[in-house]
Amino acid sequence: MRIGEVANAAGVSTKAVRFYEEIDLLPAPARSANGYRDYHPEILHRLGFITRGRRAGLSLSQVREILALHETGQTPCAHVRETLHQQLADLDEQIAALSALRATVAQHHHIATAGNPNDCDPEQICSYL
Amino acid sequence: MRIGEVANAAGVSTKAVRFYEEIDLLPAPARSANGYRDYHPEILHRLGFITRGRRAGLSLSQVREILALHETGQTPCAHVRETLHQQLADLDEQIAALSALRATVAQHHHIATAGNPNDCDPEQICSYL
DNA sequence: CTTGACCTTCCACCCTAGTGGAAGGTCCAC
DNA sequence: GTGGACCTTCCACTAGGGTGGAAGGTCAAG
Repeated sequence: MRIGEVANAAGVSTKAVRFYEEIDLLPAPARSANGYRDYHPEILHRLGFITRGRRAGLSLSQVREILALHETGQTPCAHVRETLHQQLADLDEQIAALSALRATVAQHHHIATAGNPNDCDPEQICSYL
Repeated sequence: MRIGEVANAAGVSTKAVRFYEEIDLLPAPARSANGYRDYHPEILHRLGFITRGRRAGLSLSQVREILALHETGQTPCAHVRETLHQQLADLDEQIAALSALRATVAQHHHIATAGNPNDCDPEQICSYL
């Protein structure tokens, strides 16, 4: 299979496929006589795993770790569980940080909505902030 | 005032002050005979506004918009209200997206925790994703 | 024979908010 | 005259996940 077919079947761009190869998420494929990448259809399993992992919120380096484990012949299940667990914790942290920021912004917004523009001290540029 | 004094008084690095100048958040200051930046103390109001805006969760480009309005002699209050409002909406969107992602990850994690590794289909790399 | 759809490589760029460091100039005190 | 604390400019780099484009090769159809 040529790169275009593979990319199309996997629902990604050819650029992305080459990029994945470059960062060692995909093995370098065989080459046809003309120099074109010549993929074994099995690559679709791997590419499919990458896109599923991405959709599941994993970063490419997390995906790479799991694939690396898989390459050693190990069943990566335990590592996947751990990765997902870590991912949940990270997400909770991010959500908490954004929620805190939202509270700060909401407070400023509340003051700005309630305030009288004439209270503005030009020296401060804006008394709301 | 030299850049070090200004940076110190504002609680930012000298690097940050030069960076703000470079991206037009701060006007280019006068120069002393030796080529050193020579700031009027008034710059501290502007720098203070920038840091307050940052702490309030605004991006530097949002701060720049407000400063630009201020430069035209307008009271930027209305724009600030609008910016904060937009910022709230953006934050809500980000939080919603992260929460949705968290739900997806939680579901995968749940399945991975409940499942039996022996169910793994090696062709799929990992049945949990 | 040419057009167009593929493919190749490589380099640059997006974004944010700066930071790190090199190479060199300036000033003050000891 | 020298050490150290400043200052100057410029260039590169950070992370993530790619995308855009240039310059060129290959292949089949019309």
